[in-house]
Amino acid sequence: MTATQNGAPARRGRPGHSVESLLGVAVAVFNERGYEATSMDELAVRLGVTKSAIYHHVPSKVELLRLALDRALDALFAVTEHPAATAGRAIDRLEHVVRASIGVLAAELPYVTLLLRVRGNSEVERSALQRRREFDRFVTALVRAAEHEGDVRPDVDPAVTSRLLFGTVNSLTEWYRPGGGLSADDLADSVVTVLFTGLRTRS
Amino acid sequence: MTATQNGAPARRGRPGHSVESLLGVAVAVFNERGYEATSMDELAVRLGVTKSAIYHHVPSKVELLRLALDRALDALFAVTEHPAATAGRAIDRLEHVVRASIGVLAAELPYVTLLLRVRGNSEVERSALQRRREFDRFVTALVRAAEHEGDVRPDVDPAVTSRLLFGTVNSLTEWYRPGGGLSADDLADSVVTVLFTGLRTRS
DNA sequence: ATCGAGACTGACCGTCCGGTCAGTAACGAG
DNA sequence: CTCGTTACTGACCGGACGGTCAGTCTCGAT
Repeated sequence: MTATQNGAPARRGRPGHSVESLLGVAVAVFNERGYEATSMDELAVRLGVTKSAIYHHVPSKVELLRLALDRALDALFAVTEHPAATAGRAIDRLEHVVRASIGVLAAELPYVTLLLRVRGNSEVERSALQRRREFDRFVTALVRAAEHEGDVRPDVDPAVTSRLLFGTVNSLTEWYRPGGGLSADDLADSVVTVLFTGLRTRS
Repeated sequence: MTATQNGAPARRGRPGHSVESLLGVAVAVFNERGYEATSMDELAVRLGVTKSAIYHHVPSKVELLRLALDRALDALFAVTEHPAATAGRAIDRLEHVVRASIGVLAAELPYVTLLLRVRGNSEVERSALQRRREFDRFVTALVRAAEHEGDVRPDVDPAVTSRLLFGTVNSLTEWYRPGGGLSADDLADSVVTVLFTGLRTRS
């Protein structure tokens, strides 16, 4: 069996964009301009082809969105099945989920960014929102368990705590850029330090 | 001089919507559907008038956006001029700015929400982003000063700290709803507790 | 009753947008 | 070379969108 440089199987016929390369560009433009504000023509220009060529690979604009959102959601849900997220003290599982989520966010930044901006305008967006809420419930349960085990301060409502936690993590998409001198691990250290042990040196 | 119930001066001619009531509905719909995905016809239906009526009050769709963004930005910048934000130990000024920003966020929730979703698609959006960055610089300077005064842990970069701080505060627009049993002050207490003194009860 | 002022309607315009389709170009295999 | 396969083009369609405009309606004031 022959193979191309990147390890993909050799394809017959005229070479061109793959769904993957198309998706990469699409997500980048969606994040720049916003999904609704991006036209298929604009996408085509960025790809160096005509609008029709896109429809050769993908049936609709919203399907492009679905592929992107699924990618982010799959990566996020994979975290909830890590051994370190399912066994041990709840506080440690929580810390692991936070760190691993930041890892996913850094590794799949454009896809996660897009996911966090979805508003529910189509069926695709609504089902993505539903899966996000499922992830939220997982985290909230973790916070609740950690409080039950006495490792988390009891004076803040667990529902509020989990929202603050993932509000902070999610807000990273607004400014964090990999390759800018701050590694994902260092970033995770900073986030965990601030959220788990606080900013102040004295009260 | 005659006056209406709400204290506004009596106007001549046929009564109808004011720019203010129009703006309120517009911002609500912009937040639901997204600015780009909202059509003027949709806005008109929600107002109970025709599209043309909107153009009687406002020259364009983007002008509606500008009015909304300015409202949020003006409220936010007012915070930076509070006495408690300009005098005293930096850590205390920082805490005040965080608390006051949460107050603004709660009081002007729809406007602040819209502001935080702007992506820079028009000149109006770009200048709003620029004013936001100005606010960010104010906060970063505060964190830097607090670290200089020895009140903030030195092992996290001030630029990162300030982004985490306001990432957390800004993420509140994603879930906080006034009147849901959690007051803005209680919310501010929770945020300040988690961020400034940390989540853990023991290390 | 009249009049001026402000609020609003309904028909319309040019443009852009998502999507379609019939045909064509560029490859690998034989 | 031929043939099947895949990638792509260019012209086109119907609908929606932001915005315009000439006229109409409904008030308060006099």
